[in-house]
Amino acid sequence: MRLSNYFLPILRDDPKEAEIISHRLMLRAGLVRQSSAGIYSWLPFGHRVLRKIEQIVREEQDRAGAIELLMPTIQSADIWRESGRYDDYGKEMLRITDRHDREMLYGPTNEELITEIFRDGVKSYRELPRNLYHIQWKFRDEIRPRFGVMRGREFLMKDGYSFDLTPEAARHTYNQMFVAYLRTFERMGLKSIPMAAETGPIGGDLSHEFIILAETGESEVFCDRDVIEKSAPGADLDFSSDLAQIVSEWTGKYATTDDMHDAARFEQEVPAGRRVSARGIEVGHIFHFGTKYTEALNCRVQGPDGDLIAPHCGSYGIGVSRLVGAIIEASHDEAGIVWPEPVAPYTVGLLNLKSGDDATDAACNDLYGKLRNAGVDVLYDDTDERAGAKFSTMDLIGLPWQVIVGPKGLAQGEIEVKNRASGERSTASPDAVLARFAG
RNA sequence: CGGGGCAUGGCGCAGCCUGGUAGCGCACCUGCUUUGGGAGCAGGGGGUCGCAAGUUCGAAUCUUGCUGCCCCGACCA
Repeated sequence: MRLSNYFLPILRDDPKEAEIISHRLMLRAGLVRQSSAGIYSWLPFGHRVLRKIEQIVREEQDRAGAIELLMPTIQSADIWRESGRYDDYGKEMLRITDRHDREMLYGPTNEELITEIFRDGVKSYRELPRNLYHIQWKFRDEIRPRFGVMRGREFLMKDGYSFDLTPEAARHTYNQMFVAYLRTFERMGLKSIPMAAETGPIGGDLSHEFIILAETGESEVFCDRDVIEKSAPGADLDFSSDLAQIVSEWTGKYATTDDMHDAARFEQEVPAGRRVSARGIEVGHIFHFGTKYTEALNCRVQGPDGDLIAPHCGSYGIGVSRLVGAIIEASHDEAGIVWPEPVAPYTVGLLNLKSGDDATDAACNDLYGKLRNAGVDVLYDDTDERAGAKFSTMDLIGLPWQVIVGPKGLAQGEIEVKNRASGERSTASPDAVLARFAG
């Protein structure tokens, strides 16, 4: 994309309403614009990031055996009455009345709807287990939205729902999602830590929040450094195999949010040198809730001996739009955003330091065309801004690689490559640079 | 919902106390000079001062009501 043809409204100054760093940078770098409290428009740059995150989530869900569908944003109040949550949910639920005075709502979550769909479509135990997910906008009318996209009212979420015949089978599905989440966040360049979470009335240990560490995180977290240093299983993992071993390796170490924190146990279980007390952002949450909704909504499958059985369920969320903010919180510096390459809106920023100069124009056009042909996502700053302004803009928007073409270097047959994260620079011929990215 | 604050051009702000025809920086447009870390000079465009009512000869400024947004708290993917 040529910057001269693009829509990337950069702000030089911090908008005063934005308090935390990710919110400021998202506004300044032209990712989003606030539409009203907690509701944002995603500008082209932000939209690209959102799509990249979504795609990674999708690939890892599919790999783990989950199946994608798409449910609507607007739901009928009826099924929420059936489950009993219509009155329980309170003011967080945005209620809407249609022209026929039917009560509708903008879905804050989808347990009821998926259970209804599953109930109507599956009658036999032979069709279990199934794990269905979608990536859809949700609305929760938070009392006080804040932190930009991190606690918006409208947000994009991956929510998955699993149906198993037995609690043991449900546990396996839970483990599949547990491992899928580890892989998902790791692929985004994030260090995620599964932490024991409140399980509610169900009890047991089948609820985990996935937290990423960031100074501006909303909650205080405590963990064993060993957990931070672990890495997720590789892509070759067989998700149908028993994953209990992997899960227990992760859950065996101390890791909790402050509401579950037990200082005495922390000090007893974790050697002083490995105790980490930090702030974190919740980007995912998985839990098992058994037959709560299948029973309430009369969802039954027929078992091998003819009995009707309410499937055991779990649900698994990932805050897709929140992740955009969370990634920035975890990856930025004084100059701006530092995108991890897998989620960067473009991989390479090509800077023409002297637009209008025949030599740099020709070199940039040539390189731009070849990079594009090689399938590299490249944003070409072909505007007639001065060099300094281009550097600042490129640092602000945080593309992982900057390819810098100026008249001086070009006279020596060289252009420069800068790594945004490390600041490391090297020079090479245009062909060598092309080979590096296109190779 | 309790407490605090803000609302003046795209962004950041001054002006308000003490009413008199709206200003600054950045951004934007034109020209010239410049050109490897947010250039200089000159000229220019853009604002029903959040909305409504009131006071007044006259309201961005004073009064009342409303709305929106932000921050702290309780609550949350």
